[in-house]
Amino acid sequence: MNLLADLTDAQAEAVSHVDGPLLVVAGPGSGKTRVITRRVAYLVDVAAVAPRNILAITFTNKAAAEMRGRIEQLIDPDAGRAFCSTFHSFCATFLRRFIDRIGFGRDFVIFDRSDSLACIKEAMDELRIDAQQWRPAAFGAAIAAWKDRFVDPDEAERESAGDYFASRAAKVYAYYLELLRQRNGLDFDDLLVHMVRILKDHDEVRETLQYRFQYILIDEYQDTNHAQYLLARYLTGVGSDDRSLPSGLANICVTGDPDQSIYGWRGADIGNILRFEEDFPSARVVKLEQNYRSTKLILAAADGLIRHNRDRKEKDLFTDNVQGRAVEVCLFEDEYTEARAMASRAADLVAMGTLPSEIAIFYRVNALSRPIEQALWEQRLPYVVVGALEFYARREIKDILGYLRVLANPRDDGSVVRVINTPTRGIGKVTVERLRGAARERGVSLLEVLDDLSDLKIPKTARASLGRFRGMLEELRARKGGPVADLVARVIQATDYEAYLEKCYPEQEEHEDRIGNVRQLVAAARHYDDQGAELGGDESPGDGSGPDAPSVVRGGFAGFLDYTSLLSEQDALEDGTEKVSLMTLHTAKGLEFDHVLIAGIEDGTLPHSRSKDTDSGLEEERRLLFVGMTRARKGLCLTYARWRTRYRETERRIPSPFLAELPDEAIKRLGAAARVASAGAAARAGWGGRRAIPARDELDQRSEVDDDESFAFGANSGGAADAAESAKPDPEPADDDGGGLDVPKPGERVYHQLFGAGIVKEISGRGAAQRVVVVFDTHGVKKLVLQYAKLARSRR
DNA sequence: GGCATTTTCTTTTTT
DNA sequence: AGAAAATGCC
Repeated sequence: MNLLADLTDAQAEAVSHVDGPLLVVAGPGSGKTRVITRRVAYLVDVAAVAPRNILAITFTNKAAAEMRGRIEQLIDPDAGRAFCSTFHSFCATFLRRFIDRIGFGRDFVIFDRSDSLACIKEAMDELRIDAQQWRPAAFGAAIAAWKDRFVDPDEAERESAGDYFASRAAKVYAYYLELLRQRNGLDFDDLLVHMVRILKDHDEVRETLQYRFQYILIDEYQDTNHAQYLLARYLTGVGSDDRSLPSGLANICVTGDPDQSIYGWRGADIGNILRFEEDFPSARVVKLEQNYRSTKLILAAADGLIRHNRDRKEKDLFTDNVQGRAVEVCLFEDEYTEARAMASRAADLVAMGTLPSEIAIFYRVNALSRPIEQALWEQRLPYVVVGALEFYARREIKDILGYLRVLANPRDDGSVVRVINTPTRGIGKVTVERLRGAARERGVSLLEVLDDLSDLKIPKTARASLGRFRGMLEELRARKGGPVADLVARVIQATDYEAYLEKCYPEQEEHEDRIGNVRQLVAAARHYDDQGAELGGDESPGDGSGPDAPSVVRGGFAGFLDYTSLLSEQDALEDGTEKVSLMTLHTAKGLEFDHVLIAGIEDGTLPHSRSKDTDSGLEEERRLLFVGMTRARKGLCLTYARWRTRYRETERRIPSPFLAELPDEAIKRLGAAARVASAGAAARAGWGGRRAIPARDELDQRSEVDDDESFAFGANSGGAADAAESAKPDPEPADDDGGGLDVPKPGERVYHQLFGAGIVKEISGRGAAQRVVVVFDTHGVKKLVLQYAKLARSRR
């Protein structure tokens, strides 16, 4: 196939670029993913690059898997595979091979945020720092910032002289590093930082990887941090963080959009993309400004917003797509009316043929999801909250994984403490403290103390329990080589964990739920056994890594542990299930949906009060809204409320200043928002304007100007008339709308809640995607998804 | 050492 | 409001 045939000039230029640095500045919906995958195929097919010499870095594992799949469709699978992964998975994979160079064991475990927070707390206790006075998370943030800048504790200490908090943090930092090293643990930052260190100091490793990865692609480059930037430079063979070195030959292609940089708060440096041309002086730059995703009005609204950022490279976004409907801006009384309106809007869309999976609801902070979930539940709409309570962060899952971690890495004292009395087996705080004391005295790990308890003061019963615990680990260890699923199942069985859950959670629903989670973990492990390589970084053992390729690299349960630790929020989003998606604006990055609803566009929420006081913070918040808005293909609605309950108090909310920045011609204010804004200038002044004449289009839309909740959400396909009716369902459907009709035939006469009577014209698709085309008497022809259409068989 | 009760804190955003 | 942690009692 001709890889350039159906591309625009700009896209083709990016795809056919082979050697030397390339920057693709890609606006939202500009076909970036397509360009990247095509370019990989082009490198292989036209430039004869072996796939295994290509490294593609994406932001999430899901994106990596998707890219892998798409590349495979374009190139001959026998040619080998490109290495697609996230920065973190990439590092985990190669650290399993090379980390012994810096004194860690290759059986290291990855500490997730709660693990590393626990270590920080331990350090604080040890240093007698009051956890009431400073939150461990505050120290965590300071430590992460130091790590990203490669500042060691000594320097940190020097840097923070005079600053009481910072100097305490530097102390904690030193102790924390010590703990990690003792326990052979790496936190998320360490994965990057240690990999960079090795690349920098160990020529043979750097050369191995440079030789292996001759072409490097990095997506979402605007969100890379300093460590990731250095990693990229070392891999491309530039070989130093000295920006003055020649770098014209680096085969590095980065794609991104400065306007979508939203991770500054965790160290991402938008400067990486802005300075790319300086870093790689001979870089070619391609701009993709045509949008293929959104309607003209959605794009106009988003573009109008982002133009308010001052620190920005100008871009001219445009689209040949249809005009579409105006972006709706809706005000509600409180979060409950807001949530109910969103849910009923979603229900209307579904009733009119939109698949639930094509609807998404975004918000700035997770806490806003609750009332929305409630409302969706009341509407009987299936939904999924992406990333809220991460599966692998649940207590029961962490307990079981704790055993695995102890087996993988006997020095992981944190996990030992976690599991030593879980389920309870009579080993209490005092005994654990004794063990700890002994471990410190002897300078060994907790598990090693277990081997020799003779001179410890421990009550007989506890001593016996410790013996049994040790015996159990012994028995489990014997199964290390087998399938991960068997091992997980054995842990559950040996600990009688399900019975323990029943005891802990007397409420039937809850313990059944948690038992279900535990069983799901076994299923996940089984899945991993079957295709572990697909899930992880896909570096199978013995693929040229030399005769000493350790078997722990992949396929073992260490690989399973890495996989569970490095999942991203988006990875939980499975395709193919028909559910409305709820997620934070950050999680929404890189996704797209037909219809997007964004809640809580209020001052202090978006922009968030913690970010709005600096220019850069405020601009990042604006970009965040820009990212959210540009996820929408056909319909976009922004909502806000007058009152919102936080903690326990209901407080008055002020509209986000961003709302006033949206171009009038692209938006339509509905409900109370129209009244508030009707004087135009009043909108800009916030609440200043006296309530005035309802806007005309609002009256046109609805027969009765009522309160907020009934605001007229029309479907994308229909006209204004649809919307008017959606507020008031017909009180007399022919049949109960229990679950709708599941087997209509062409010619059959049916009744629809919103559209009234009609005749089925044709049926297409099968299963959940089955659609019917109905010719309605009064509403014309509509294509509906049968499962959700609430069609009833008409009486005649 | 285990369990129930009280107190405190939560709300940025996440690999 | 609801969870997690700290306290206190058996």
